[in-house]
Amino acid sequence: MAEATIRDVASRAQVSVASVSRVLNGFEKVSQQTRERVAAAVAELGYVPHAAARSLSMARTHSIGVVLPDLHGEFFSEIVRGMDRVASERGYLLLLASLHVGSPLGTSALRALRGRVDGAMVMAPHLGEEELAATLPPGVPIVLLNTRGQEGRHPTISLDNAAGASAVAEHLLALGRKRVIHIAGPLGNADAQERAQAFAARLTQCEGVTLETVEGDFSEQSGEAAVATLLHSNQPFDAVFAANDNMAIGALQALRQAGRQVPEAVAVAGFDDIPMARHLGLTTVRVGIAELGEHSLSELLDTIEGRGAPPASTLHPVELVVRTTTGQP
Amino acid sequence: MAEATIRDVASRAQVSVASVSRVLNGFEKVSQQTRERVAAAVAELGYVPHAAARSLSMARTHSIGVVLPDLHGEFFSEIVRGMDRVASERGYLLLLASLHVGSPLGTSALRALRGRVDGAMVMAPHLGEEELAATLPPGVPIVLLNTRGQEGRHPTISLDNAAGASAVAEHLLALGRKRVIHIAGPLGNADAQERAQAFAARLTQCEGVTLETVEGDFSEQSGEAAVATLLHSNQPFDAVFAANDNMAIGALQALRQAGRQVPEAVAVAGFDDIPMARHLGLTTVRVGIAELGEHSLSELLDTIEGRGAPPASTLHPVELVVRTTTGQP
DNA sequence: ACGCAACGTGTAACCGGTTACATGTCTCAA
DNA sequence: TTGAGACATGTAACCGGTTACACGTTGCGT
Repeated sequence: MAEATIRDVASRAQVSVASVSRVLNGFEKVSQQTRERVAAAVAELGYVPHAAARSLSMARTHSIGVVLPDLHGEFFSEIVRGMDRVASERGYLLLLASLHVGSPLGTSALRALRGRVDGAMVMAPHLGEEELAATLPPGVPIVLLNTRGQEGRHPTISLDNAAGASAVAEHLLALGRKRVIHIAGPLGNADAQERAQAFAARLTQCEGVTLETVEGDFSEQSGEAAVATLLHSNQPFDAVFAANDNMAIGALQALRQAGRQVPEAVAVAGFDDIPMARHLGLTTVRVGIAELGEHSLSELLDTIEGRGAPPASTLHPVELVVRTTTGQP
Repeated sequence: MAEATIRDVASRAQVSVASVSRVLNGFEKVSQQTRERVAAAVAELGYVPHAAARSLSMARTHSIGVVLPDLHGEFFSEIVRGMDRVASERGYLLLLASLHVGSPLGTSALRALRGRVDGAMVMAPHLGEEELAATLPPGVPIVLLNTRGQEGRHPTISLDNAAGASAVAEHLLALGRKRVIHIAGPLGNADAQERAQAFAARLTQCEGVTLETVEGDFSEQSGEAAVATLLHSNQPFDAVFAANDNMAIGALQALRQAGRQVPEAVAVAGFDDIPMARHLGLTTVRVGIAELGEHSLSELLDTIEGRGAPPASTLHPVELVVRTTTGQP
């Protein structure tokens, strides 16, 4: 037995398909009798409207594409949680499309969004300007997250990486640290670059403070490896700032394994404030990831629903959170 | 300028829409010339096929609905990560629909899946049998996760909760613990029930061992509150088994705050093995959450694509992981 | 030279909804 | 009595793809 269609419902209720559609969509001008007959037929047949058909004729899907890079753990779940809150509140579903770094299939998935979503949130801090412009689907409203180079074309929401990184620098200087290590994110990543740059800018203003930057890939493992290498080379250092919490956590493990006291011998700070940071007492930069997701999706839905165009580009504020890895043990 | 349609491409390439469709879908019997003209027209117009239209005529969406309860943090991201791996590998997108506990809108979201997805993964351990049967959309292939009462109707994949809980019981007994607390999950939750039941079954076989069970709601906070209450009432205990890691982590915090030594004074164990458990040294039951997601989605895709029907019901194995909260400090 | 098959292509129906417009009925004022 | 207007309802076109079927060419064997 195939699924019931609106015509089945119409013939069963002895009315036209137009009337059925009107009843289902809460249209005003329908008689009480028609309304009841349709309701009865719908219940008897267990009828559910077919979303694809509706989308086609209404040019509306009530879905939003969420395009994210391979995200590590908690950042991912937090941002999706925030988006899900506003999506379900406003009657949308989220279509997840992860953009596997370096995979050509990933970018084609982006184009496949046409006719599937009413708009998309795209986070692609690792893509270059031209590369990105080429893969964005035409005709779909888009809000970009932490993605550089499209500010003129699409509304863009970014973290205030510079403010966060300089706050950390300030904090480490106030603690009197002199030999500082920065574990940066991947080279092509815009967030990573901004953090590294602002951090370096603040530190090099000070006499007698050295900074060395090494590259990681945002994974815990890469943070651990970076610190292990440094320890192995016998280079002295008394502070580590990792470009995200995952790498900071890796760094903590390497230090603990080597028996270095945190924060006495080495102060450690991260970026993001993922939930785990609180448990480990990690000093970090609080981003409010879920709020970032909420805020950006709200903005996208507003433009889709025509409630005024959003500003071209906004900065999401961040805040330094001092915990035990730089304070009291 | 509106979006180009297949008819625009056809007229530009001076062929019929059928030919365009054949070229785009890699159909064999097309002349070289036609192929080239279509390719040129597609490129010039920046044409991208409209997914809703294609879905409607093919009765195929290449999307999978993922229906999850309000999940706490890492469990959520892990299971989605696993599903995303197989989805993107096999050319599907994931449509996220979170089932907010107690929200009537949530269940309607489930019906809205018709025409939007080719199948759905549903995880609803908090729903009763009839309630569930009423909200499941008809005519959509479904695999259930950790959800009881539909085994005859839909393939169901569940965790081996009993094995995990009795392994923990065994372990605590081997350590010589005598006064045991179990922080259970919510009453209506099937996983929670199975864990509590198996745990109790093993412990009550032993003379001289007492067990008290208190109820939590799977949140970290509820675990913390439960232990705080127990400490406050001066009731003695030397072991806590929480029905998930989140609550176990809350319990650890309450114990630390009260100055109780873990594991000397109180041994603590959880369930799930979320990534944070490793960092905190938490003894727990490893579930392989991402693998669970991979495995269940593969099974769903197999049935959708007709590669043999899956068994009615399978158990996902689990494994005890002993760390410092029950072993050496 | 003829018939037939294989092949490439085009026409139009179809998927399941929405909705502009036409139609029929009823009420009420002139 | 008649005509206008309000209202409920039905008919059919449309959204943008896919595909069954019909059609015209070409090449082959006899």
